Amino acid sequence: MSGRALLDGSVVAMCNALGEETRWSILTALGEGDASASALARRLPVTRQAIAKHLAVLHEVGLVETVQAGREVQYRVIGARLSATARRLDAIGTEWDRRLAAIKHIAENI
Amino acid sequence: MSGRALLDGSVVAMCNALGEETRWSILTALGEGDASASALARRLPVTRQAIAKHLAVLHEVGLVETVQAGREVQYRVIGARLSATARRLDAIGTEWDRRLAAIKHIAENI
DNA sequence: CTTGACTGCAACCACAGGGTTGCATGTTCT
DNA sequence: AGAACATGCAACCCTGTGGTTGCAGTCAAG
Repeated sequence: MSGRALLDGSVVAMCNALGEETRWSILTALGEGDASASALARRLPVTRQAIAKHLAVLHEVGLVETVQAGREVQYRVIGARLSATARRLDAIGTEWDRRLAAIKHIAENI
Repeated sequence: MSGRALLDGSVVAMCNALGEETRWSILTALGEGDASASALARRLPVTRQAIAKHLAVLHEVGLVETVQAGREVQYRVIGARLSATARRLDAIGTEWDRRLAAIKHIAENI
């Protein structure tokens, strides 16, 4: 299902979302408290529509969630989501080094 | 200095490098052992030149290092580098959740 | 009811960048 | 020396996408 895909999102999609300056500006801004697209547009040097697009991307990978607050839509950052993928990356990196060390070890014992 | 910048590389540059499918193909291939650009081009469905560009990007953020092996240039993935940024991401995510929880706590006690 | 503010959709522009082909230049091996 | 393979550089194409402007719809407040 797509619901699972949303939460499980591939690491590359997540990294792609994180590989953009403006998106980090938005995320760090949200890190100080929930905010709507318009509110973010006021404190960042980009248009509201641009922000909306970025929020859509971030929402797609599950880095933010929406909270209806009256007539406006507030966005909340989900730190746990970032931490989760971070742990996956850490595991991957560790695995690489472990495997290459093993190869090196084998090569030395010939 | 730029030397420090290379090793310290911004998180966004790192994520940008990791936000690309082909680059992950290269990295996972390198995870199974060092390889040259030509060797990678043989087992991946892209040109050697494309691979070379990707390797340049990965090298710039410090995810791979070069090892001169005879006439060819072998590339080695640096898992520790990935793990390091992963831990930084983890810390950021944790900090977000911590701060937002604090805000929520304050709001409730009014 | 009207005004102001927030949202959403669509068209559009401009640049970055992933991918290719082509060529020139080494470097190992026979 | 010559063949075969590896690298490096440059020009080029084309899609993706960050950003903009413009407009229409909605909802709260005066």
